[in-house]
Amino acid sequence: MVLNRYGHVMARSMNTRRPATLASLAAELGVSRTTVSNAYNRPDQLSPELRRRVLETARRLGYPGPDPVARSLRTRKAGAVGLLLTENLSYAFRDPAAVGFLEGLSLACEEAGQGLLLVPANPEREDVAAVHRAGVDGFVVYSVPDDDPHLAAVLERPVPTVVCDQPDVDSVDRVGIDDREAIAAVARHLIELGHRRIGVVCMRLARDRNDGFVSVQRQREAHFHVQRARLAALADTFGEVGVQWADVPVVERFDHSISCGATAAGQLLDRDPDLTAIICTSDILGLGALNEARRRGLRVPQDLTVTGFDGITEAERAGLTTVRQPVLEKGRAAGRLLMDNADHGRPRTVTLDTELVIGTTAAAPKSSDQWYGP
Amino acid sequence: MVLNRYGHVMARSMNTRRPATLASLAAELGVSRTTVSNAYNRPDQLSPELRRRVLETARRLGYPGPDPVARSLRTRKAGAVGLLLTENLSYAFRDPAAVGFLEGLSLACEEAGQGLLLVPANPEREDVAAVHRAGVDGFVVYSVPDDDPHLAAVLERPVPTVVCDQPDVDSVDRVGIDDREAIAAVARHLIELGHRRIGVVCMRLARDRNDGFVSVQRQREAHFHVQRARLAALADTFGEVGVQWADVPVVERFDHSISCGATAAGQLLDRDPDLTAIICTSDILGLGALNEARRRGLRVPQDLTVTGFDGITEAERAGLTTVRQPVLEKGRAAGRLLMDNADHGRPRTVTLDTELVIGTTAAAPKSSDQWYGP
DNA sequence: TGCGGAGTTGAGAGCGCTCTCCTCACCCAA
DNA sequence: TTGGGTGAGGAGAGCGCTCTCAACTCCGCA
Repeated sequence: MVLNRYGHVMARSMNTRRPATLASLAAELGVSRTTVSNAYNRPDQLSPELRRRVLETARRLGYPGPDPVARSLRTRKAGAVGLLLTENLSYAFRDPAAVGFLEGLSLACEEAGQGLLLVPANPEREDVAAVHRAGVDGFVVYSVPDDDPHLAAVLERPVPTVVCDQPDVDSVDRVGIDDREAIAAVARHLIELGHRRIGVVCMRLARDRNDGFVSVQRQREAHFHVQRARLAALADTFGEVGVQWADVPVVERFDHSISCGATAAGQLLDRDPDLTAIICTSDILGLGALNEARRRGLRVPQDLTVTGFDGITEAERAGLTTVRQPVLEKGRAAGRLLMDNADHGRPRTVTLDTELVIGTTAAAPKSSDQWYGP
Repeated sequence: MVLNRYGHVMARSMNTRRPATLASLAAELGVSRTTVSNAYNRPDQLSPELRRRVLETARRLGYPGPDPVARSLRTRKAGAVGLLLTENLSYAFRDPAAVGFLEGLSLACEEAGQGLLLVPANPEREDVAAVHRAGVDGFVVYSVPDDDPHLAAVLERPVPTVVCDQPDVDSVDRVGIDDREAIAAVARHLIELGHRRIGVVCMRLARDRNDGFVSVQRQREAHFHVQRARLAALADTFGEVGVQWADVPVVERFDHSISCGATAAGQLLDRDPDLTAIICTSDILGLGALNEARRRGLRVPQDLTVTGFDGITEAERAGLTTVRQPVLEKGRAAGRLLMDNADHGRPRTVTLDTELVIGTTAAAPKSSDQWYGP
């Protein structure tokens, strides 16, 4: 029976090009499957001569080596890390901050010899199947809304997970920065310069599209931790100097692009031409705001102060006043945390440092606008 | 026996947190595995009521749904595409052209609901294991040297493969551009402007590091098709107007960075200060050459003409005269070719268009340098 | 001649799943 | 009553591999 089966397989492998298997190879050689397996995985477990014969026969039969999927099933490890992004996969390659994160993560994967599987998770469709289908040993989740079904699907999988910029997920390792403190530094800087009439441009706050002004309630209920924290910190910091947050216009953009930053800034300036500063929660949006200012003939920083967040190269080049966060380091830390499978008792947290970068886009408001106070 | 086994599994799933399996779920419910499987994969195959019970019990037992690896083994599809790069994985995120390619490829993957697995293939180590370990339904190979062991390992795998910028691989689908014609356009442009004393900066030609001048033989034997083709086309095109290629200095750089472009240009200018033009085989190198020219106080294009290749955003911003190639389209085409598993008889080839971009970095050489001829 | 041990090889048991037949009711037309 | 159509669910057979543990071979040494 066994011989029949192998014979059958053999025949097919010869004729109909059905790929040879470890078993058919073993049959051909007259050795056990174990021996063939060892030839690939534990060369020290068999004589060099036999190993040579095995590998040579493999070449002859076109046996491509042990099937990775079958091996994964048996060994219970896939040799890859899954990455879940909130956006369309392709988007990640368009945002320099995300690219930096990817670079760091891939660095960590490389160190560990692990593959990096980009999981297609379309935020529009609630198609979680891709998460279920992913053959990975762990997940890194990069800045998704806390109510994202993909995130939920990941957490259901019985594999370790690291989330980024998501302190609100329970019992999972996390990597991030102190978003509150980071943007508070920007706020304090602007306050010192004398700004009180500010506007804010922020990224998507939830899964539904809302391109326009944002109520305080929506700010508080934002599903993206990062944005929520930054807005809250701005509210607190400006609140300390008597700025009523409810009066501060905040414009949201679903898409994250320079042109969105421009239109958002335009929306702010249309409503309130007397703004002295626009705070953006990302450099991409900040660059857009700069463009819009230029388009309107506003001089930056004399007529308008603009700030960003992230510290991407393009922002540096533009002289944008911003907060630099170590995006590459963030990716790397996430990867390492995931792959360092010390059986940690409690969830670990890595908080990375940020740095206020004083560029050339922030200055004291024109004296007519300036606020004189205690 | 069967019951015992299931019982055992169940017990562990309850106590030691061993994840439940489809079989243990079936045992718990008193139905067959098939039914549970159907509950997930073919809802129409069982009554809604039973399905509800199954899913509810699954939730109760913490069953995360069918194991993706086991499913892959059985269905013989992994739901992912592997990407092999010549460089360290992380490098791919630093080269805008590669990022564009990745964006396109991920776009195609997304369309098809496939994952994208970045395979860690360190070019230094000859560690092919990662290729063998990759659980994927196909491979995309992006610009690796034709003697790369990783490429060989991919070709041994019994899965479809698409190579990019690699016309020399047999019986495999390919995507690329007409490198000869593309760079010949640059050459003709420079020839028309009057350049005859030119130098070339090219990327890595083989797997061994050779940062410096390149012999004609090494050019001919280059293992990177793209570089080989471009150099050959330059030789031919300039040869047609009487330039002896053997006299044209060509400098190679192993690493692909702006600073490498700068030092390479420096090497050329040190050896031959009378060069009127430096042709670079990539924009990144071209940007470096621009920097070096600036550093030396050479005006571009009055004192020195510089050209690039790729058409990345940064080059456009710098006004670099270059060739635009549709990198995103290339990635997308590669993905589509791979995923469109029409059982094509012969290997298919997609050749994408390129376009000469006239920037501000190329002009006629100063009259003293100019070549007057027939 | 016998025996412990080192070095090799093999048998059997799954890893967790899906797929292809089957079976078994059940029901309605003839 | 009977034949067979229909829909729900099950049995059995692997997918291709690795791992544990036992067995076998050969050698030197007593």
